[in-house]
Amino acid sequence: MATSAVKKTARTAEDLMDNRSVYDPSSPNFRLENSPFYLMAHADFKYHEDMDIVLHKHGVSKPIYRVMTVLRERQPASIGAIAEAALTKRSTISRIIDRMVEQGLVTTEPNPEDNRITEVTLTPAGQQTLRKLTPIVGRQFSRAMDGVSDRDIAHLLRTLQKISANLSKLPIE
Amino acid sequence: MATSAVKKTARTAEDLMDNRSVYDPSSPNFRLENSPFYLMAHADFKYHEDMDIVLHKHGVSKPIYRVMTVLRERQPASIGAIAEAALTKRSTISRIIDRMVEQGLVTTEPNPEDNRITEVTLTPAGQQTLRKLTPIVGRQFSRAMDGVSDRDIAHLLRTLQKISANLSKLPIE
DNA sequence: TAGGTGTAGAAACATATGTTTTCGGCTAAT
DNA sequence: ATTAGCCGAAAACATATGTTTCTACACCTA
Repeated sequence: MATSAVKKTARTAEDLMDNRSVYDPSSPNFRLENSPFYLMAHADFKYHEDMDIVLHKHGVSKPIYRVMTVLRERQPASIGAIAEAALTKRSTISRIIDRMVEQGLVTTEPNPEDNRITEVTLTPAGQQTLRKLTPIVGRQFSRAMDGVSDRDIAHLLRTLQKISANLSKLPIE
Repeated sequence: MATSAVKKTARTAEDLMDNRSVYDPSSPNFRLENSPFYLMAHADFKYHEDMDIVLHKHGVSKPIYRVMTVLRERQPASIGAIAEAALTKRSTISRIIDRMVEQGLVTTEPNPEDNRITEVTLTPAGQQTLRKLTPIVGRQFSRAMDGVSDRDIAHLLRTLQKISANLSKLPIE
């Protein structure tokens, strides 16, 4: 037969405790289903996949929602600052903001101290939309975290923050 | 004042143990830097950001690398199977495979049992390229996981697998 | 065996993102 | 004061992805 038979294609995390090679991508034993970064991408993908459908019914795309999430925290914010926080290129954010202005979700005005900078602010309508979306997102979050204890979530956050910090240092090669 | 003053904008994971609201997106206390899904996206983004630069020097784009990673596990694989595993649409994978054929990384042939299916296989050159890339990716992985114990990684995997499983059930609304 | 239904993949089409260039405004050095 | 250089944003351009449509094939049922 062409495909060599493998007894167990997916092992449980338990099996790995003493077998780092299974999740290290440079090992021949590596399994995609046990790769942290693959699982992150997978979780993130699934998380947004069905949420986007719901958001679209409210005229809000995934990138627009991301921008709103950023703006909820610090407002006003420049295009560049939003781009950095939203992990997207400035030009892309610039256009997204254009659409949001058209939809009446945000307003823009030049920074009085530096005319190059465009400050973006949520309109009352934008805040209203965000409030309407919040419970929907909350339900999706709960769905994702079903059966995951607060201790586990805290642990997850700690590890993810550590990884992010590591990767923010100077890159390889 | 418009924005109510918050003493600490970024709390450590430790603080959250008894304060779920800070990472629940439906809470007003929510902070992006404490959101699991934001952190996943952030880690994934940074992980690939500098790796892509290195890969490009070897003529391999991020999606191409992803496909190769999938093929390393099960070979041959159909376009659809690759698409699903790589979290990408079939049409996109179809075109990526075209490029890979041009580069001599893979070959395609119709499945003898079902003529609709296109089976994709890594060429020796493709496997060679993959081997060359492996240590680079391994270094990046090590960099990301620096200071993270095997126990922590195992815990991370367990949690991520749980979340992925939750999100693979029927969606909300 | 013929016809309906569903699936895999490719082609055509539309959209979104990234890259490069341009423009205006800030800043510092001469 | 003038100019060179830098930076933020937007416009122009190129690329990549997603969506829809089409074709061929498999399978099921009458």
